[in-house]
Amino acid sequence: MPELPEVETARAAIEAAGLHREIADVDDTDTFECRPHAPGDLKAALVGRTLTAAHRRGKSMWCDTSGDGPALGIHLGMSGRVFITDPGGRLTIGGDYGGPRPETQPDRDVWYRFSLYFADGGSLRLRDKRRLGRVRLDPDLGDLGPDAELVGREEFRARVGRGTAPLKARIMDQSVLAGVGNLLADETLWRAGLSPLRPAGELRVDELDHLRRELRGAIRHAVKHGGVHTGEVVPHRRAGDHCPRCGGEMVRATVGGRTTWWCSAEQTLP
DNA sequence: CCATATGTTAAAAG
DNA sequence: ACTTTTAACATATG
Repeated sequence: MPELPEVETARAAIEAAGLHREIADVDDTDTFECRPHAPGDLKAALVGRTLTAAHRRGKSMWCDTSGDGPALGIHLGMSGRVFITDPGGRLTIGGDYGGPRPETQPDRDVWYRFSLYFADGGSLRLRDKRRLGRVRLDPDLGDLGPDAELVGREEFRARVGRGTAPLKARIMDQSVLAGVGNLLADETLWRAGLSPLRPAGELRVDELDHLRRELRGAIRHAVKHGGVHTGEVVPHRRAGDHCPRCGGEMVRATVGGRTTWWCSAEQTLP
């Protein structure tokens, strides 16, 4: 689920409820989630410290730690969610902050791939069903482009408006822009009325500026309403469905390696 | 059993 | 050398 809006919600949750609590124990035994660290590496680095700030760029989060400790990097992957409990063990924030449908299956302990246990009795845990998320010390964010919500007009033009790759692949390339995932890309291109298949380098400047505006609008809407699945066109990404604006047929193809849906009437090639 | 899934990335291809 | 595409990753669900 997590794209930029969901990650921002998780970051805000950590900022609101996870900072300045002494870390008493750490479960870092999931060697895939914590790769390339060995079990115990994160524990040794974090016990006795507190998280002091929560940051985000695109879909990547990291927390500063006290006493000049290493940063704690968290990536939610395809299915990660952050859960934070109070000293009484009650869920205070996080968890069910997004998703296309409510959970029907009972919670399973094995889905919790990484945990901080605070000295006050509460915890901060990462639940990740698909296990494609990751936790690491001092994450390298050097290959990430600017955050998709913060990128300026000139930089957006220069970064997005080049290359022969299809436009959708371009805006989902995390080294070009950080934060756009599959659903946010479809939503943004639909709002902008642009075909996902357009070669990125062939966009006009006015089209790029409009795209950036719609991207920011889509992000703001998703953050405010609880996730990318609250987008206008996202619920219509289904066979036989129609564009909620014009009634045109929604069409599907694989673009940039991902299932892509767009309006056959409005998002056409020039 | 089959298809699909909100992400990343190494490897292959161009 | 740089850009683009594909496959694999680990797991759940309809």
